Amino acid sequence: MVSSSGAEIRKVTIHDVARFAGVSRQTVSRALNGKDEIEGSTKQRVLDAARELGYRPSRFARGLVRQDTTTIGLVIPDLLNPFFTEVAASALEAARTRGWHVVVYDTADRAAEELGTLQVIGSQVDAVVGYFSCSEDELDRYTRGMPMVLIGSEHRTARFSSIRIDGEAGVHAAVAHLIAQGHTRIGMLDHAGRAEPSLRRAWFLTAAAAHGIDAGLVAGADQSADGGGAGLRALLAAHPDVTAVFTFNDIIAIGALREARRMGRSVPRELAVIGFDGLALGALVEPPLTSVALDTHRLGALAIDQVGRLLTGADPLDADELVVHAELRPGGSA
Amino acid sequence: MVSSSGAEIRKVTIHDVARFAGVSRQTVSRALNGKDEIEGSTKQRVLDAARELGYRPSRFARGLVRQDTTTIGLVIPDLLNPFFTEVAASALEAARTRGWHVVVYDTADRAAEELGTLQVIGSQVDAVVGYFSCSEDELDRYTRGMPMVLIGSEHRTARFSSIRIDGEAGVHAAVAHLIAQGHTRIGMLDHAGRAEPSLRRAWFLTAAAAHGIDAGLVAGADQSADGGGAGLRALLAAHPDVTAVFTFNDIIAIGALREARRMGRSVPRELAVIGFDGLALGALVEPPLTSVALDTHRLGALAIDQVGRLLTGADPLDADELVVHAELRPGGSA
DNA sequence: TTGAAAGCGTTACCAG
DNA sequence: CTGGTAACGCTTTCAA
Repeated sequence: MVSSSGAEIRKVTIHDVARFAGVSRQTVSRALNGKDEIEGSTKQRVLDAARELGYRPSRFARGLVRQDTTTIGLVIPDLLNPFFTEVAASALEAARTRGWHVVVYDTADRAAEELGTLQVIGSQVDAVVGYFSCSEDELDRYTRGMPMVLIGSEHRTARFSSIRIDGEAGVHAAVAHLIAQGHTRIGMLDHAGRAEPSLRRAWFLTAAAAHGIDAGLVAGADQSADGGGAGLRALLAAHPDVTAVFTFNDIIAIGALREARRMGRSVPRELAVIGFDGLALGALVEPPLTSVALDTHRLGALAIDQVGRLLTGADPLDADELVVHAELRPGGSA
Repeated sequence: MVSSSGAEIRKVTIHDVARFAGVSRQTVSRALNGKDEIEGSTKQRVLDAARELGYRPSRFARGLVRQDTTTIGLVIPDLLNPFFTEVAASALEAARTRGWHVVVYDTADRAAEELGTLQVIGSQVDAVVGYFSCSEDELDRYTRGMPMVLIGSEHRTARFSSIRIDGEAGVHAAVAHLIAQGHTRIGMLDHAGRAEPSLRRAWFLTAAAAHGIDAGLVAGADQSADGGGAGLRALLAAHPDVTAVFTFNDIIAIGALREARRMGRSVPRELAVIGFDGLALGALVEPPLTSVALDTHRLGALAIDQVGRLLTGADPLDADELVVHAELRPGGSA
């Protein structure tokens, strides 16, 4: 006979259970929390009463008194982007081993959603890990004092901890690899839609220059497979002699791969493609994607580790430990 | 001069801010919550004090008094599985439009983690949406009285709301399609590792029987691309004359696709493959995957919708509204 | 405009 | 083994 019908207006409190069972509130608390300083029959009576009334302790009241639960906010631009999925998954895993809870916010890559999230997140979590595109000032304004770790933020910042992605050596290796294969006209598909060119592009340009090849063959691409396809088409239209492409990330690379197939250019023979990220996804396409690979697992774990240190007051990792290096991982596309 | 150095032992409370600013606690509250019954200069003084002290309101205390934030727990077996990623993303989106927060738990497909999650989730969220593999009794035991919506649970249950996946018509269409292409030896790669055969297998068997073809050609496969590859190999070893395969899901299908390529069997000419789920991922492989597609977006949104009804006491949707139908979506693999 | 007092629902600390 | 009392940190009346 569970009384769960109807629009349960008032919330059942511990007091109601106590009265119903004919005991005091703290006896109810003892019974529900499995303390042993309670008689068996009393305990049973309380438990029955609680079930009968559909009682569930208020997480707020409980959290208020025993301050022992930690909740992290994880902010990402797009859960459907496999890169962020991988990061999120590893962050969730790292949090789970610590017994922490993670509230996930997907900002849909929109500034408005990001700001909205920043506004409400402060009152929901103890610390924030995330990928933000807004200015540091805005970040600071909405989350003053909250422990915060930025993931893969391309602008280094002193005010917040951030996990830096160092792909310089990896991108150099990628370019060197292409050149060793005889390529001299190497293009890049950078991400479109952001104000400044990416660090990855800078690494690419440096590497190309170091090898004395023309580094101006850059086109923009949306961060999607379709974007990668369109980008490749644009790049080849502008520079028909390009024989190899380095892309901002694997999603774009996979789109380029698909587009190359549609254009009848065989990969890697007629067009070499190297991505960035090293997603698991890259192993599913044909040919398997060669990529400047990141340890996304470490990325998420590191972020959680650092936010934990910030939270507990332990020695935080310093900047040069908060780095994930990328390295060239051969697939079959280059 | 921000005092954020050191191991911040005691938490800064509203009281500290009040004392520091020389006002009372509720004045601090007013200043921080943007109430207008406060003088400008006082407000500024309080705000300064709060920043100086690094004050952040306790979410528990705040939640206790103004009971207005809703938090949903989302439990999934594996965020790296694109199917669950898609569902999670749509659930997050639906929650965001309602201003709800979502705590995500990835149980890593392990029973132990699932139980562990069930044990702690009750004190963290107002309602649960999720994909569970444990028995209903266990579910009930740990979450008694909590609004709960099960996603795609293959055993219908009266005790909990659950979103049903109806792929019967879609699978029939898939089989019919294969038969129309002239296939008569159609195999299936069912998921391995669960006790009972899947509903999808049952649909397949029924469809095969309806067309009068041998329906016994089933092999198991782990829910991964590698599993799909191994499964295909096993299936073809046992039944070399199989010319078409229907799989438990798209991940397995994509693995089978890759394996077929490795075996030198061209798809769809020498081997037709049809998956299940209709993941976005299917469009990235070659040939694009033909699949019995689910509207994963609707799946997540429906779950959130229903849990909202349960939460507010509104009329819950009944079983026949809580269904997502699958339909055959042609790609190029069959 | 500001402050005092009264909760919000729970658990911890002592009495009994 | 059980119950009273006092926090926990905040917001919301209600007076001043």
